[in-house]
Amino acid sequence: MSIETDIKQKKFRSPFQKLALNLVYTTKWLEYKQLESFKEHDITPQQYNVLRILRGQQGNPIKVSDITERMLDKSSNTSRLVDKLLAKNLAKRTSCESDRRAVDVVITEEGLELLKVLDPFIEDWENRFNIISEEEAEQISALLDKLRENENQA
Amino acid sequence: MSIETDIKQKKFRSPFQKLALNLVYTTKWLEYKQLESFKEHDITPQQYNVLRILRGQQGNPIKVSDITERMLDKSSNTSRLVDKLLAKNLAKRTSCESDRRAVDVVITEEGLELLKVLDPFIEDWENRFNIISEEEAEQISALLDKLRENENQA
DNA sequence: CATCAATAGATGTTTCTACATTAAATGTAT
DNA sequence: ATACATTTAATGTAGAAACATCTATTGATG
Repeated sequence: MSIETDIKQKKFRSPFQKLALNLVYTTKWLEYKQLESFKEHDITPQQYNVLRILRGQQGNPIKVSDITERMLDKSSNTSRLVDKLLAKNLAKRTSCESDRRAVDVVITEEGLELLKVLDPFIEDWENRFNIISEEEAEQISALLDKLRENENQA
Repeated sequence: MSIETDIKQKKFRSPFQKLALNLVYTTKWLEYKQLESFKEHDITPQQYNVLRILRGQQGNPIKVSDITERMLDKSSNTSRLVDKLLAKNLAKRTSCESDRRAVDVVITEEGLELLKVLDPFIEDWENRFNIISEEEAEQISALLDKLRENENQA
């Protein structure tokens, strides 16, 4: 369905306004889809994001502040997210020797297993994107990058 | 900056995964920008969304359920959002005569004035989108619509 | 019209988010 | 070395979101 139908708005001030609304709307849609897979496994999208980052470390520990840097939502409270993973035995936390302010986080075997269970679900809805071509996907990505370019202007 | 740099991830499973992450990341970025304008006026993006819908009615009342239908985030609790607008005198609520379950909502003069104050801020960051062409904006919108097409498949 | 399901909206509760503050460790400059 | 700023992470708190439940009204069916 077109964004016009979805939010029942016939006219937009500009193609840019329409795009802005469409971005927010499509992302909410996407997050909602993801949520459906996540909630049966008692994990939030944010926690999943952290788990993925931890797995990406391939066994190496990573500091909380470095996790934040890699997150999609950098304003989130990584400290408490890690707490949640800890409580579920999906991650381990050890104090960092070289900098005693910092804390090293590693994914546990159980965390890796959970990701393995979730992977097919995630791939599944990513594959729905096949409705557009790989080139089109790359092209949108490039344009989105461009949109964020003048972040520190204005 | 490219999404690769922003989330410090060099490789993606596919252009589709990259697009999915980029969509979420860009929308968070967008919402954060909006939030900055909104918070000085003690209003949330959701409340703003409702106010815009109310203004779009051109003085005609609209039911709470119809507001929800037009919202970007349809899972939000419209009832309480309207409460908040009411408390700030930005909207009025009257019971609907034809259906006593329903409630009619209208924007107040004060609500219209707040929107008038916010409009330039919103237009401002929408205009930053000028960094891409109108055709490109339309094209992304069309592709996003397409992505959501097979919503009820799988 | 009596019953039962469906709809509209309000509300209760738990969890999460946003924001500010705190505490400890480290870096920097005199 | 001392003083002060910065960084890192944890925590306190108010408000918002997510989800289920409740009440009142309407619709639909026997």
